[in-house]
Amino acid sequence: MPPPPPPSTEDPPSMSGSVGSVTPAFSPLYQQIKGLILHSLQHGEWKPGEAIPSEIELAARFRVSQGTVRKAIDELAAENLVTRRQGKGTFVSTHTERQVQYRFLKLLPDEGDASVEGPAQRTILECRRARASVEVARILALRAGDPVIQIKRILSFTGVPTILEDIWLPGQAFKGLTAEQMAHYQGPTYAMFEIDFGVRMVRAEEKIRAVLPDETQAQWLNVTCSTPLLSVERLAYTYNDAPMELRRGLYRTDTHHYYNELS
Amino acid sequence: MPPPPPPSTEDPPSMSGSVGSVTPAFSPLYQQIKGLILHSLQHGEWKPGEAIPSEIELAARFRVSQGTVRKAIDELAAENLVTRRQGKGTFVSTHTERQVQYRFLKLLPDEGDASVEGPAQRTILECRRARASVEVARILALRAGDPVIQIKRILSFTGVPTILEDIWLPGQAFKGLTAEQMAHYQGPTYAMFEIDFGVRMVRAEEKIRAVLPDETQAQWLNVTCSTPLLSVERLAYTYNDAPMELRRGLYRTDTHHYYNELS
DNA sequence: GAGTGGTCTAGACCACGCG
DNA sequence: GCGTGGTCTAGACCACTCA
Repeated sequence: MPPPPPPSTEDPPSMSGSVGSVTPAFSPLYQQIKGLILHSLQHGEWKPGEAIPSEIELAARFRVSQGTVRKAIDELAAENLVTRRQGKGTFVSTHTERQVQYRFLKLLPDEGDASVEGPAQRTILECRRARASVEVARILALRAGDPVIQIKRILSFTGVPTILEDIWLPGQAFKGLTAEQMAHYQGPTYAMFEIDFGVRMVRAEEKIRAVLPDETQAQWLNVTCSTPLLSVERLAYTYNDAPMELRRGLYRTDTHHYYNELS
Repeated sequence: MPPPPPPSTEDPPSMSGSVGSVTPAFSPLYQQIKGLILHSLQHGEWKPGEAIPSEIELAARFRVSQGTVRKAIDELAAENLVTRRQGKGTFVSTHTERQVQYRFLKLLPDEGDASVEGPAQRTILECRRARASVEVARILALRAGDPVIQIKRILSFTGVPTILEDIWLPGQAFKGLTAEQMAHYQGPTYAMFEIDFGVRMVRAEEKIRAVLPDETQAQWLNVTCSTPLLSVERLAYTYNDAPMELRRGLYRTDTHHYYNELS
């Protein structure tokens, strides 16, 4: 900012944190802009799949240069919250887009690739309203006894049952979710969550272990009790690092494997 | 570039790909600069841990603006090939740095964190020169029968054997590697590879399955044959996507878990 | 051809690390 | 106080998309 800001009716966001604070907490302008855009994203100013305003418009709105909003958007794009498309605009990310469907599912077939195999067939075994146990409440940042929705399902690939999953969702946010919805929605479950409940899963953590199934689990997956399985516990978050889904999956790894890239 | 380039004794990198090509293959300047820096990195112009020239120096060398080399370095930093340190410079990344030690090891203790637990104790069971099998050759991009070094070792945490690993390395690049080196080097094995052999592991892929150990494996890990284990096959790459290490690990997951972040 | 994101430049100033 | 990376601006031009 060469001279003091040019005459304007509205002050631009302040350059630094509070003056005289013990921790100066310097925050660059573009981080503040990023925060403002994030806020609009969270509060649904633009819906998933929609375009956000152009860089020039945002620069005008926030009274900063295009380069500054560009850097803010760059970070949002790096976090997969928005998607840039040259010549078209910047769009709120979705779990619906073809290329990145099943973004969070890292299980790949040993032979061929996921696109050959096609999407999983879903069998809903259970979908009921329940009360959060102490453990589930802790993980989902609820109180024990709060309403939750519990789902049990099987995912099959080319007819072979491969994943047995238990899902817990906060009842509050997913009021009215039915087994029919879970079973018949075309496309990723997370896309349905976005469209029908306005809940966007933004990132997730997984803890993976090797386990043996019990009798019931083995039957559902059509394996023996001595077949080792991957136990995948996933905690998925919306904006603001708010946990919104707990998933416990058992993955068969005789025809598939969990794939991960490190750098 | 407003007017044609200012008078200079050396031409800057060309702005576009070959003229008249069917695919114009437009490549931005900063990508070309990135390529040049990468080339210097690969050929050891700057060694791991050393500082690369300042942005201003590089800008002068390549006859572009500081902003352009900045964007090139930004990408290299995003890929963990270099590390920026404000006020000090930009440094060639290392597997030695404290914070990111064991960058590629995703196994965490269930209780406490890795820093509490401390580094793994290594027990080398085997370290010998051998010939690549057809399978290993295919994976490491060698020819069957080419010399390889084969290592078998156990990693223990707080005295408990937790990981049983088989490692295959191209004999060419790791000529002279001994069991003593593997056992007694302080710090990550990948740091030793950098210092003693000039081989930098830059990224890796892992395929994970659940398996049961055979008799021998079970004994080494001090578990029964019916204890399910994580089978982790890792292929690690140096520059240029050249595969340089194959690792097959068996991980106990009774006290640890494989942790992964998705976004 | 108008509008969007993408690249490139040049220059100013800021925060940080170190002697 | 100097050199480094980090932020911010203003302006020009390029590549892509779509009407």
